[in-house]
Amino acid sequence: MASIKDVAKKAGVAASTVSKVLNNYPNVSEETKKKVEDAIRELNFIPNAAAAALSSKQTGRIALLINEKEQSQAIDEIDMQYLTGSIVRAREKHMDVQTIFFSMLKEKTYEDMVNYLRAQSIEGLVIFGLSKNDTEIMRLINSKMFKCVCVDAPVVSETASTVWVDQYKAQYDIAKEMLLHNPAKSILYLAGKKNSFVMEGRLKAINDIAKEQGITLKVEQGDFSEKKARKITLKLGRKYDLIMCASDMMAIGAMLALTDLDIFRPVAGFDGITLMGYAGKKMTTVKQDFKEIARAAIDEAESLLLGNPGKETIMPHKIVRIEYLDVIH
Amino acid sequence: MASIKDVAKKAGVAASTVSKVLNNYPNVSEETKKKVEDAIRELNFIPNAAAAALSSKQTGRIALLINEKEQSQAIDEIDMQYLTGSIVRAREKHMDVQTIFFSMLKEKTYEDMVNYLRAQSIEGLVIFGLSKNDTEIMRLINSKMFKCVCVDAPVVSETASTVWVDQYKAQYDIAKEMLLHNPAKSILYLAGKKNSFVMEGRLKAINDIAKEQGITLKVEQGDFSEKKARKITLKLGRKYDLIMCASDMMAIGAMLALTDLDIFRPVAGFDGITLMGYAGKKMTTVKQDFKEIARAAIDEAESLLLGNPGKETIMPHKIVRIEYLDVIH
DNA sequence: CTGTTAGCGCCTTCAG
DNA sequence: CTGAAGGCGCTAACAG
Repeated sequence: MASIKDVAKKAGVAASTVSKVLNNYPNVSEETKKKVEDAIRELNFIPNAAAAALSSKQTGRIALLINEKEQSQAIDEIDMQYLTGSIVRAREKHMDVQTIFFSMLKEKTYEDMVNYLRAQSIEGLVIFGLSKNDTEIMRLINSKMFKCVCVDAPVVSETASTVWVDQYKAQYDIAKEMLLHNPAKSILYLAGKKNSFVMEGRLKAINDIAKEQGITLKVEQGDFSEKKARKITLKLGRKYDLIMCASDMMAIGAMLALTDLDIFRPVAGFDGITLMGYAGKKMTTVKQDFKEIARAAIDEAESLLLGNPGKETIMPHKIVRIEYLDVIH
Repeated sequence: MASIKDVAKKAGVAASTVSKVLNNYPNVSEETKKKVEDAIRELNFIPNAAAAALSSKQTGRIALLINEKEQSQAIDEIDMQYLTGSIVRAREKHMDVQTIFFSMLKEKTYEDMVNYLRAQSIEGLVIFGLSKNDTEIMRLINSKMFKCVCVDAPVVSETASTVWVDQYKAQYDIAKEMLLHNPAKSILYLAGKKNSFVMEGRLKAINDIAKEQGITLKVEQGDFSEKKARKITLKLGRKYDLIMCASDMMAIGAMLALTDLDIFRPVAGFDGITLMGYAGKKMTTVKQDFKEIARAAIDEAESLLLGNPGKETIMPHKIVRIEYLDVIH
């Protein structure tokens, strides 16, 4: 377990010089740099991150806050994409990442959270699936004690950034696509949770397009879950030409209800999870690239840690049509 | 950001004494202990983990090695359960956890892995979904440089433990249950990947029960994926009374094929993922509690770090029947 | 451009 | 049972 001193000795320089090449300081001659690098290689030296963090007071450590949706019977593809995307990206950037689930924070006050995060020497947060109800986390973000990147929540400040797709445009695009392929007089729209940040743009979009095209629109309050969607569709599905949902899980619930009712209606979801392919035929959805979103979030976190101000990043989306029971690629 | 010194000053003792109460050393009087604890509370003091690790040379840090199964179109419920289970449990035990995906290790040699892990001050590994093909990881385990807990792989040594369900018994149990409810003369068994550790016991079990009950058994080589299972079933499903699979994903593939063929056969899976409920009716599966398995793995990792020798832990399983399109609870 | 000097916050002997 | 002293491995001024 070689240390920086061993490297210094071997290279015939001072420990601080080794530190300088390790951290890409400008003032090191090519010659000594090479000597040091050779020594590092020969000794198979690996810097001790704990010591570096202790000394520099900078850990470069961020936490991933994942809101596992227990109540919506979710198939966990989205969270998993978020996780692999961010962890792999963080590794590429040599950032240290800590995964935290919302369930671990339940009942915790703002103060508890700060303590916990500080104990872990965490400097930044990437938050997935924040809703307006998460007041303690909102306090955390507003306190500016940590750099925060919020995915799917429009929180921008000096220390906070947002990464998400254009919710209005996505909902508008898919509605247009649906109406193009399925001329209709009425739409049943199953909305997600009331305090979800993503719903604002989506509701505006669906209202706008209904108005533009003179279509009857019925909006029902759902909660993103398959169960609730199934129930609502069972009750109202018969009366509308088209069913559009705020999540793929809801679309699946709607499909199951339509099967129960033994009728057919075109169904649209939102997300583009693989499971949609197993749920039924002739479905349409908005496909988001969650892995890419996560990578962008990590990039943004790094930027914030570097001292840049927060900003908004809009990620692209696609409209996908599934013709028959199969997998989305 | 109070330090141990501040606490010492406030409590009127030396820093080393504070350290002793922090780490539950025996030789501290109740009285001073109390004084110190009060000071800690008042100052809202949190020990700096990096400093402690640096000083004690013990990080208590373990890595979770997750084998995300990209090729089997997996719905990621299992991995997610593993992750939440282990991370929450590790938090309860104040252990530090690092998540690593197999994909990050691809192409990496044993030496690279050691370097990477050492750079992260990792002392122990919990490995999910190891197969016999992962030779470099096997070398890592055998090197005894890290304490290892393998989930679903029978690797037991001084520094390695195993946590899994009894594969033989589980497969035997579900086969028996299937035959009880569906008297049959022949079974089509869709096996998983050849080099999977879990298949050994399962294949033995299915062979044994077929022999015992005088049933024709046809074993086909699958790969745990829905796709392959669908293909095989399309070709052979018609000829057998029962279809049993080595994973739920395969069972879903088999169901889809049966739908294509427009025939009915009882289908059995293995795992107990939620998605099974969306795939069809009258399915049977082995339900494993992945979250509980992960918790047990963390407990075992802690035990290894404490210096205990490796051992095998067998987790319970259940047989579950799904009657109609719905969610498994 | 390089080396010296001081810590970062904590743990761990070792005296007392 | 308690405190003083030294050091873990690295970084960050500051001299030179």
